[in-house]
Amino acid sequence: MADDDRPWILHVDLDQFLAAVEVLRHPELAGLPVVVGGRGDPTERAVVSTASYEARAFGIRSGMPLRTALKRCPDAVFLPVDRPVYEAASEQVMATLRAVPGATVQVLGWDEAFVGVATDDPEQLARRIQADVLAATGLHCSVGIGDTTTRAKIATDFGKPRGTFTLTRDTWMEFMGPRPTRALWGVGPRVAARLERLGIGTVADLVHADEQVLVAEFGPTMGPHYARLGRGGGHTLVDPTPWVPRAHGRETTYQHDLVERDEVVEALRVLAVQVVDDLRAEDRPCQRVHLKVRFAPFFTSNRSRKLPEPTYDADLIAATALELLDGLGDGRPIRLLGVRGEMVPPEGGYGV
DNA sequence: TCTGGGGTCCTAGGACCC
DNA sequence: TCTGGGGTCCTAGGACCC
Repeated sequence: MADDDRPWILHVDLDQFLAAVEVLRHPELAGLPVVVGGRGDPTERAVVSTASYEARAFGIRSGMPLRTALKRCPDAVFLPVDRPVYEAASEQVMATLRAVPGATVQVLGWDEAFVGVATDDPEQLARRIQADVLAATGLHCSVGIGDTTTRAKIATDFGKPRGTFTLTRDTWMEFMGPRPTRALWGVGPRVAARLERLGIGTVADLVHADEQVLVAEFGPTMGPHYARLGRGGGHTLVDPTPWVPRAHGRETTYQHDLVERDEVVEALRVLAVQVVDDLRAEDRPCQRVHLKVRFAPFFTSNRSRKLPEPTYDADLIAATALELLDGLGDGRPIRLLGVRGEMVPPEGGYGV
């Protein structure tokens, strides 16, 4: 390592990941508006997981109902979500990143990861990573470079698509200062609205805000956290500890609202069996049951209950979920049901 | 014709014990 | 008889991310 090698964090983010993987195995789709979501039937209740750039040109976005996407672009190609294929592609990408000499890799999701590495030329390394990933998988990615995880992650937004961008302590304010707080990683619409009420609209406002005001609004943990976020502060090292799941859940949106109690009971049973299968695969039983339910048309609610003792008993989990559901009262038609089982922590807990 | 499915983490407040 | 503070466990629910 040369004397001027410094530790950098690179945020690698695949471009239009699901759509790109689909185009790889269906080359005839290249250049067409491609929408991946649900079972691939745009007349069903489901949403867009990923839209290709060509589809985005029609105003199609992730999270949008497929029916809306269909209206915006009737000629788009709609494809079902094929998890195993994306998981395999993701593994290839992550293996490529881990092969970078001296790299520490922290996987954030299917299509993104932090890479920690000491180098005197992070831009060159970023371009090498893009070339390596393209050669190994045929997929394009964008790379954000930063001196913290926060800056690297946000730098990627400026680099998309297929580019690189660097944000450091020295350049952070120039690029982020004028932007709304919502642009920060971890500030959603609710927190942005609460900040706005405090007169904090931009990242620069947040940087200059009195921390005690933030503590009063968000508490002793989150107040300082948002102050740090505004300055671009985050971790300066990448954590390669493998991810250990805390819970597994299954949820389903029904094509027709559930009204009869029998079909609700059956739906809970099906979900509970799926959850138990996932928990068994982890070899860690369920110690808490969470229920998520969306009543037609809009109202979503959550409930949870700790079980007397850890179990793999799907009937018990389903019965507990039914009790939680009954506690919400009233028999309104149900559009979505979710059952989640929180697992017993592994030996030694979850680490740091 | 509205809003998926997979997760993580944090806080408020009640119950209970000392 | 009234009142307090610390600690722990639990539930409910909010918020965010990909």
